[in-house]
Amino acid sequence: MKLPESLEWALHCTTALAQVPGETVSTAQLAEHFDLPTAYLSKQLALLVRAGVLSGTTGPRGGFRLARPTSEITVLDIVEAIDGAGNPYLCREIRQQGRGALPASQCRERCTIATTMDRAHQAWRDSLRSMTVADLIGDLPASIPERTRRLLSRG
Amino acid sequence: MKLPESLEWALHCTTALAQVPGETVSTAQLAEHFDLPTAYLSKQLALLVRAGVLSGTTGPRGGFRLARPTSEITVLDIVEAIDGAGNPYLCREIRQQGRGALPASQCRERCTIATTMDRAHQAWRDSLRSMTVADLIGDLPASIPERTRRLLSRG
DNA sequence: GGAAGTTTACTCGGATAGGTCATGTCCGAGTTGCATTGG
DNA sequence: CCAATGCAACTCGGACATGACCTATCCGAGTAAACTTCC
Repeated sequence: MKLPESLEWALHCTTALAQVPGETVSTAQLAEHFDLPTAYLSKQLALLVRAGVLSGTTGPRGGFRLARPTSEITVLDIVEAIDGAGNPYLCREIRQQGRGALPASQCRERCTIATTMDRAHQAWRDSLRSMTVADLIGDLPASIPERTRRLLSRG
Repeated sequence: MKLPESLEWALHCTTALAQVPGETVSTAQLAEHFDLPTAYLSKQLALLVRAGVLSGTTGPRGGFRLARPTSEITVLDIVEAIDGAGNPYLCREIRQQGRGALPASQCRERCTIATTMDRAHQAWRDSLRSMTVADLIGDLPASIPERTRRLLSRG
């Protein structure tokens, strides 16, 4: 199991945008700010737009900004925008295959194993949902957002 | 993020072995029981042996059995035997890269984002650790283990 | 000076390629129980 | 009848092929602001 590296990009880009309220920041700016491949980062930002986390505007002075207030964007929103919302464990019902296959009458309820994996995934999601972007930047010393604002605003 | 399909094999094979206490079951038997590729399944069972979940014996009438009582094998043990114990989110410290790189003095503590992802992973692990193989087979109607015993014991 | 047309800067989407890892197969080495053989 | 030897079944480990997905790059289409031009 592995989360895409681009998830880290998405999380940091979103928190960076949260530190520049009102402003609109382009892909190239964000790519330079974190030293990331511009074209591929663009794809990930598009995923965030598609998920309703960011909103993108075209044209000159265009770019991205948060689509919602920071307190209404959870870390889970970002994670599932990039990686998808599916359960990493996929039950293929092998209990119904092979020599030991159970009859369908015994399989009306969900397999105990799948239920266990589902519960764990829900615990993971709940933990991520309890953290918002506002929480993420709330702990930072005031000097950081100030510096980010200076570096990302185009005057 | 995706867990290997072979994890389902490992979970079902372990619970199957738990239903046949004392007996030793070969890879070929398990593969036939669930209709799985024998050679590749062998690799996964080897991982479970390496993790101390199963113990394998060579020679005729050899095969696998549980290395510990069912109540002392957690689902987490099996999952991490197959998939590894690492956090799926890997922090690469991009906050220290690019134009917006933070000075090392600001990065002595772990990044808030990484901490959040760590906590979620721990919640996931805790959930899986709270479930043992004994719990998994405890809920089954008595007819199932009986059937499994009949199918997997070689008389 | 103002309106229309042109240029520029940027996002969006698709096409494509390489790398990594899970999946799957095959084969040889080593080990152990069983059968056979010889005393 | 017993011990020693050979055979068979099985696990273990490595080598190798395939496919899916993440990473990465490039290019064209579309859009909106800014700039230029012309009346």
